[in-house]
Amino acid sequence: MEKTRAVTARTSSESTRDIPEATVARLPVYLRALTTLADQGTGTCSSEELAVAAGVNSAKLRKDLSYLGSYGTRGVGYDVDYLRYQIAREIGVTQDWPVVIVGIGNLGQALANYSGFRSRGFRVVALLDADPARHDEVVAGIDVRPFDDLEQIVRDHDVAIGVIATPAVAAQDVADRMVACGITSILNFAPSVLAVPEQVDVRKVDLSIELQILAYHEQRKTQHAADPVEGASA
Amino acid sequence: MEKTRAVTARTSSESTRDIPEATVARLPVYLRALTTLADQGTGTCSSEELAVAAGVNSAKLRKDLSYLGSYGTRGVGYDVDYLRYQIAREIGVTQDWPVVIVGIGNLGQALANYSGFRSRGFRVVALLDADPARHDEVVAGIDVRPFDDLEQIVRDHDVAIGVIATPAVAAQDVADRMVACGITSILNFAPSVLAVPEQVDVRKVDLSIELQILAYHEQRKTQHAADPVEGASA
DNA sequence: TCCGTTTTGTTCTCCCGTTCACAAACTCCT
DNA sequence: AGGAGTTTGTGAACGGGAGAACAAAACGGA
Repeated sequence: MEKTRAVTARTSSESTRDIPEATVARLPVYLRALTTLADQGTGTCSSEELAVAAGVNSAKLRKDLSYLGSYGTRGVGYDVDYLRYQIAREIGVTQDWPVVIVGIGNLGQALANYSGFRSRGFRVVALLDADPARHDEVVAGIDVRPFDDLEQIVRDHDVAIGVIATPAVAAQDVADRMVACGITSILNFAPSVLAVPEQVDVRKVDLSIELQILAYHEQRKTQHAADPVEGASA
Repeated sequence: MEKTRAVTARTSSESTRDIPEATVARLPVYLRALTTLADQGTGTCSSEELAVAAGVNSAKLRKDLSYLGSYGTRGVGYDVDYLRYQIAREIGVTQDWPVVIVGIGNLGQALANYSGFRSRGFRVVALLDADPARHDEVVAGIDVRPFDDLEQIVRDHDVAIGVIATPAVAAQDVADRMVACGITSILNFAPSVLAVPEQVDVRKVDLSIELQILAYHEQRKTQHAADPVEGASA
């Protein structure tokens, strides 16, 4: 229902309307590819070049970009810097997003140290852990603080995005607390299904699931290799 | 073309034929949910219960399971242990998969220490790093070894799955070496697009991309909240 | 044994995403 | 200025997945 709302009417402030989810998921990939091209000194690129750099089909790339607007020039291609800015603006990474990370185990530390966040518009404003033994530590130049400080930190820094890197058993509690203090986007690394209100976005990253998917295909490959040619048994 | 091969003919050893990719990606989720249920002492569950535990629609769950075979009992539900075994077998995690991890930075260490691998049919047989300064270290009870040992380790342990946790610039080289010594499945944490031969599977996990997707939706939320009601400007 | 209840397995329809193919538009060269 | 060559933006066809809805099958009680 909500989906067809206002497709004909147009308000002033909208270049952005109704970008498909699949496209949104690829925009960061394009952004990265464009950054690489820019670093190489490329000023202009065709959809084909960018598609190769991003690892996708050029038709798909063009259609994706068309949802943002007409930022290319026919017969020429795309201006790398210009397109990069437009995509960054569309995603929202021209501004700085404050982020809190909860759970400073191995993964939490890796995340805290990950330079890819800072360079892409995210700033880790706090590391939280429930274990008092960790509250003395400094990870990635940031003090580890008690989990109970969450409310205050979220308020002080106007945090909207939280990262959960705790064990599975703690994840739901952490999510509840995050939601309670106004966080509306959660990146969950814990292997558990989170129950959150409708308006809260949750994305899940599960390291072992990815490996299991690979294992499935790997198993099929070796199976097939061992098989005689299909139908030879008849 | 290849896809429609032998859909009518049936060889002896196949319960498994043509499982949709979307389903494959969910099987590990079901597996985890079943393990949780089993730990709680649940012996039997309905598709509805399991669907809730896995965070999916029950119709979708039933359809997914139907690709594996008929492992439920109408009017009763699914036997938790039996279904769990069947899914594990289908994915291929009843056997043990030897895995090598290349790149022992923060992320590599987190991966090496991640208990979720071992408990799910994966065994880290080697940690490799190009930096000689790291070759004395022991991470997660495993010696860090020179990257050049890759060939020998892959041969000795019959490794089919490799994990790349290096910086982006090194990723393609590592992938090439992996492919050269017979690895056919790669899990790539480096933020770069890998070029590999057709028969090699690559899955990519990009931490910052997930955050950017959240940022996009977050931006829209706040934007909409600031907007007057659609059409009120006219 | 038979009927009502429960729950699976499957069919059917709809929608989203991908890809093809082409018209529109821009540049360059003559 | 005009035509040839390029490359974008998009309409249309196609394929696959999601969800609703139902028929088939198992159980339990009388």
